[in-house]
Amino acid sequence: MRPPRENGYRSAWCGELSSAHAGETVRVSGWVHRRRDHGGLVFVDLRDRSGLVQLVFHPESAGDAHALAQRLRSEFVVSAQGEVVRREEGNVNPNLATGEIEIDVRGAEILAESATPPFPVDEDGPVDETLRLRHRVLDLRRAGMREAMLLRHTVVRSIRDYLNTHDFVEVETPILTRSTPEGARDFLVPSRLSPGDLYALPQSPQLFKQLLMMAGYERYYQIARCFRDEDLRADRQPEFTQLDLEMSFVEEDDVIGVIEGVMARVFEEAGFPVTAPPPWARLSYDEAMLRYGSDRPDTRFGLELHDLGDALAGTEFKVFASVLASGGVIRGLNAGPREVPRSELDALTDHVKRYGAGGLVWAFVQDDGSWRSPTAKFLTDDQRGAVTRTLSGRPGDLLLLVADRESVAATALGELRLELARRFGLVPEGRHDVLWVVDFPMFEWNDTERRWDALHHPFTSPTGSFDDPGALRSRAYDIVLDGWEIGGGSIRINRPEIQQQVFDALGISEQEADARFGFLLDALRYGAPPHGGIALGIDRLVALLAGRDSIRDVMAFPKTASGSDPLTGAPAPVDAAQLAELGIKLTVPPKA
RNA sequence: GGGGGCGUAGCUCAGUCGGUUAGAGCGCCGGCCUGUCACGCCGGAGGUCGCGGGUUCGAGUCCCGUCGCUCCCGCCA
Repeated sequence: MRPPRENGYRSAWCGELSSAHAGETVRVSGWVHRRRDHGGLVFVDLRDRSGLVQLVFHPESAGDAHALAQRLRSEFVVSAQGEVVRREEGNVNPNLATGEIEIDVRGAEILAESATPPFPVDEDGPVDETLRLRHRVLDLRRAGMREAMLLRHTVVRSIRDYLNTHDFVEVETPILTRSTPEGARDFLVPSRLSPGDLYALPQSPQLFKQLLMMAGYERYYQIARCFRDEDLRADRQPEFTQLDLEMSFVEEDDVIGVIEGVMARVFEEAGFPVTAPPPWARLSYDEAMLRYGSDRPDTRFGLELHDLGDALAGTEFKVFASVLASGGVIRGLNAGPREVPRSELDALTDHVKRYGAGGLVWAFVQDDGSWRSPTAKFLTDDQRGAVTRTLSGRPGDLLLLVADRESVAATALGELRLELARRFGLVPEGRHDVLWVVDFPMFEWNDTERRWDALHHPFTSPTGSFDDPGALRSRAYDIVLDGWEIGGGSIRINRPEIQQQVFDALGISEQEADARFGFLLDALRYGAPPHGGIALGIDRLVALLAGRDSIRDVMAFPKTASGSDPLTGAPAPVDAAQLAELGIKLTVPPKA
């Protein structure tokens, strides 16, 4: 931090004082982090945003200040003035950044008192999250939250710095808008001026950024708040922040190159050691699903999946045979040489069942190459040998197999792979992998609705023939960090007739398309440049960089898993008069 | 919508098979203490065991319901 403008409150930041300041008279202000009262001497650790410094109050050299120090309690706001002095040899505190010095206080003033905090502000131990959110002001004072928020700022600043020097223009887009067709439930805002009509909060600025490209702005970005009314998770909040970006006259490599530049800058500024510099590896969607059972593979450890269809072709084991006959797959992985008790195998079986798999076949490879497995007797020697070979099984290895519909088997084994990594600590300390997943399918078959859905969104540019929608690929790309999807984007459609083909394939009628996003189709008719872009999830990115499990820990004022805010009490009922003005009648009883 | 976990002092937690007066550490309050930095020592206060109901001679403990938090599935890029 640059030095503060000297005024009646401070001439220096607490955390930036050092032996270089010895002999100077300074004034510091902040919060009482901790007080150690020796009856005679009183020590106070004073905290501001920059850190801590120790104040010393001597009873004989500064009697008034010393008397005041005895009244200080945690979180009182204090201003103190005194001399920076070097600590004597044995009094240096190596655990404190400013531990070589202290301030010999001459005068001090209590600027505000504080009630006793409901939880410790001076340590980062576990505290009930509702309590933390209700008293978020105190929680944000704690070191962990302060570090996370400052890191978040560093990330956003790095992004802006990079893009601002690469010809990007920051443009704001509406918060009150019309729903964008991205599949999630919209937050709705009733219109007073047009009773019965509602605005939607944007799920993303997708359509607006495309309009900006059509308007000729060439390179746009925005740190954009987005809204989705779906159930929450540790990594999902109803409102979240994205770096939204779009470029004209570009191909995939242009967008990917810009993001690699942005991310490299972010990693550097955040002090985050990614394992390799850009350009980062690209993996096709098909390969990611086949090898990792996920479209956001965590490549920091092995345990890759293998298809066992060839090895088990012609099997008479009923479970396998029926899956193969119905077009399903048998896949497996080699969990390596480990002693896993029956109870843990059961737990792993439960794990794959959560993702829809019927069960988990397990087998330990014995010294002579045979299997110790309940399934062994249903397979021939050749089949077991072929499976062992395909999975590179060696004596002692645990082989795990799932037979199911391809999507289920892949996902179940992919999740099993992650679970094994957690249980056995397979992620190497300090390793961080970034990669791109490309060549996504354009559509995926929705079996319940019996129609094609866009995997990305319907404005993504397809490649291939519309004769076989399932084989169409899209010009989309996702960026993945340590198994988290932190961003995704695509080259968009810039010609109306292609857009029409996509709508046709999705079964969206002309009237429906016109009603929902006619404004985009209209703009497409007036000369849209080839364009593409990406959106990066800032919350997830910062959580990863900060090593937090939940994005709530990198947001200043997040909501609980039920979407409420213990701080403000939102959501909350409103006056009947407000509802009447909007023409709204509740069909549920108002809460007490 | 579904499944799992949690809810005991201000905080973090323990509480045995259902048993008589519900505990610990930290914090808080008071006293002592001139080199601490998780300061130390002595003393003290502090409990609707989330809430409601039930079983029982007796419930923090068992059962039912409910509320809140949390993780996951569904949902959601």
